[in-house]
Amino acid sequence: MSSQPVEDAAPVGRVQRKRGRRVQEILSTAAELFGERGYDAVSLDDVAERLDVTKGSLYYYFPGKDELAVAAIETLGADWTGRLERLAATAEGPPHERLRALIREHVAIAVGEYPAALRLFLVPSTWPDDPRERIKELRRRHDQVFRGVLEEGLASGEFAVTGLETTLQCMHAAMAQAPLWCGGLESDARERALDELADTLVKLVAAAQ
Amino acid sequence: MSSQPVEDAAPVGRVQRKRGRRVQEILSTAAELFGERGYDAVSLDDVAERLDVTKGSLYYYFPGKDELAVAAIETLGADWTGRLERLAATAEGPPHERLRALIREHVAIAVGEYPAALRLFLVPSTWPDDPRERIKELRRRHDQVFRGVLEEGLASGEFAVTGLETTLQCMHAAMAQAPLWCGGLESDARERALDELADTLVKLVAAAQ
Amino acid sequence: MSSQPVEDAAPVGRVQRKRGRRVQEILSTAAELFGERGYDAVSLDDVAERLDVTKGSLYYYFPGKDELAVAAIETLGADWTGRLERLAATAEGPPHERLRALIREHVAIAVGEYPAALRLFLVPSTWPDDPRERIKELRRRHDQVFRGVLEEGLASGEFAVTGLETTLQCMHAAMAQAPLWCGGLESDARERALDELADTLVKLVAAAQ
Amino acid sequence: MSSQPVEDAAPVGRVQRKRGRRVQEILSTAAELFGERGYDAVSLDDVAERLDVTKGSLYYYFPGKDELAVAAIETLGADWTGRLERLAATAEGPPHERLRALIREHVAIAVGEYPAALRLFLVPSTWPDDPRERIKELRRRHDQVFRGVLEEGLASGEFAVTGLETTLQCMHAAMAQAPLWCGGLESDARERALDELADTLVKLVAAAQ
DNA sequence: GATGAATGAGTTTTCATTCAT
DNA sequence: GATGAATGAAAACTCATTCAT
Repeated sequence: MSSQPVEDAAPVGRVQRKRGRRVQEILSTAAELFGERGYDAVSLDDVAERLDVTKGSLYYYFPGKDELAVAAIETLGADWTGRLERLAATAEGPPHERLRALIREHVAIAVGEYPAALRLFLVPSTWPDDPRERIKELRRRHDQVFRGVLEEGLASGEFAVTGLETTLQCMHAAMAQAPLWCGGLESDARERALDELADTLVKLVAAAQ
Repeated sequence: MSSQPVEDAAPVGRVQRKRGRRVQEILSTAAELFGERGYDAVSLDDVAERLDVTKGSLYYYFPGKDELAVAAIETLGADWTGRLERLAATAEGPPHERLRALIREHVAIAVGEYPAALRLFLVPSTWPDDPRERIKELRRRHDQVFRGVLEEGLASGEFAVTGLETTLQCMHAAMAQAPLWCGGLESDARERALDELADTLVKLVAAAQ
Repeated sequence: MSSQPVEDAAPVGRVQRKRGRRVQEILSTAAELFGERGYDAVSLDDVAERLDVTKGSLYYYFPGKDELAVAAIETLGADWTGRLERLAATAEGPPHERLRALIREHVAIAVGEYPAALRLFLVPSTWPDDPRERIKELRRRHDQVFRGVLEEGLASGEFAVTGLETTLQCMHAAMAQAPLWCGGLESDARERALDELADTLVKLVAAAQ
Repeated sequence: MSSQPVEDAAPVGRVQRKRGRRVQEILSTAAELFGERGYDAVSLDDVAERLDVTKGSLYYYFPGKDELAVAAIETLGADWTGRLERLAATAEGPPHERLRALIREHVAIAVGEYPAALRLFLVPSTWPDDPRERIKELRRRHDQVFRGVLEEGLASGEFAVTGLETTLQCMHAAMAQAPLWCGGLESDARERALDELADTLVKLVAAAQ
């Protein structure tokens, strides 16, 4: 469509990088908004305004609202899951300690960095089909991290659960709500609330003594 | 609106009753839809179509979308909370049994009668101010029922929690998600899933033995 | 985001000017229609159709019907009053001549350029609050011009009135009706009608000889 | 449809009279509202509510909004013109006295009894064709009364005008606006304002002395 | 790359009108 | 006679999408 003569040599030129940066800005802003308000309640005007560009520009980078939403979810998810996976891989100590650490990290990311984006882990129905699938996928990947630790703990006999799936569901559900009641707290109170949440959820896997 | 046997004093004639019935039809349909999809994703055309009337008719009964939503939430909530309250009042046995019964009933109502309306107990933000307040209020009343049983169990030493509020939040969060993973199951599998859920959540209050 | 109908001074680029021109087109069309038929009887579709655009475009420039109406009134008023004020400032001769000139100009503008918009000087009630206030304001400014000449004439003894306010009211009322009976006339007949109107109204201030 | 045995004898029976009374109530209420707000801004619900009946009932008496409006105007007009005609016929004194009396009576009826209905004498365009014609007709009849006195005065040389039509138009226009600036006044102040108005308008026909 | 402008389909809301009872 | 109920057309407003520049 456009014509940049010698362009094949450098596959990632200055221009590409700049484009990449722009895309990232857009995605993180979009993730914020979709996380806060859900799909329907966010208009492209909202996104554009927060970025201080025009709606039209968004269409230069994304073919439509759905695709923007999908990409936003994906980016957010990649970062997020990556950090959890790294934590799961490096954390020391008994499964019970590691589970606690995962829970705290998960919610800390949510509350601190993607305010309200945890919502994405619930409420799938109002989203269009495509984004919805991505959300499920994202959730599966998160699940996987937690499932790993749980299975370890179960294998070693440190954990006991009524049902693995059910336990995972309950954990995720509770974590997804956390920003709603921790979001407004001052940093100290918030830390305490998160500790309490982690302690409470760990009870779900407590082996009867 | 309700039905008190000897009632001739109040001019609740045939007409009034008929209107009442119609309003109820509308409300339960609206509650269904709003519960399923949330506020934004439901248009008055959707509601009207499911009732097989025209949009205009809805305006004969309600002044607007918000008011319809509020009324729907209120009706649904009144029925729901009522049943839980009655159960809490009449249930026998140790707190731990009664809590289990409450959880099962709560989720059973949701899954069976108000498919997906449990969503209302989460996700407040996308709703307009007025309905949002009603939703919060509804949640508070539900909370009250569970809180009562929890406090009893704590007083008697049968329960132990890290934090009462946090525990309640986790319970509600988990219950609110239940329809998403139990909704599709066959009746047998579903029963088992609900049992498992109840057992899992009861662990949240288990006193270390 | 969009819709600053009344432009500020400084950064007026090509784009701004183009926008300004468009806004002016819209405003004058709207002023025409609102003047002709009043607020209720004009739909945005009417305005859009006369401009040969879609309703949606209007919302690109103005946030709503009220705001469009207000802006239209304001623009129309600014032009109109400006011309009267200039005439009042430059007109020569005895007050009686100048009053006559003002009346003729006032009605000529109305009949010729804003067909029927004189209506705006009457009929306050059917308009929403905000536009109504603007209309009153507009009227006050017109009043001021006429009042000035009247006071001069009274001071010099050339005029005599029963009551200043009443006289002004009568004048305005009569002028506002003029398009209704002069509007349809051929240019010659119309000129004569306007002359007659001016002569008739000047009698209101005639000093008894 | 119903069966009242001996009923054919009296063509205007009890029933007819009752109907007549009901129709009168409706008409005067409608006249009030249409006078106050104009055609568009009055809904049949408004009329029905002020009468404390249902919209449906209005359709029992009138085939539609237009017809109701026409009838309302007609009734109001009949009463009004009748009183003016009687006054014109019986008033004593020089034309100038009689004109003054007519003006005062006309405006007094408007301000006192049909608040704001004087509006009907202006602003015809927003009304549907049929009612508009009736309004014009009503106006013509009023005109006739004033025209009569004016012609008398002209014939006797007591009056002098620039143009008869123009003078009549100006008078009506001014009178039609009167409620707007006299309506809010206390009874004393209002009397004085009406006197002033009459005096001012009489100047329109003053013969140069 | 980016923007302003325009569009058209869809949503909420209003209201004159009809009709069975 | 009168009412409650329902309808459908039209109006205000929103917003994802397109496009020329």
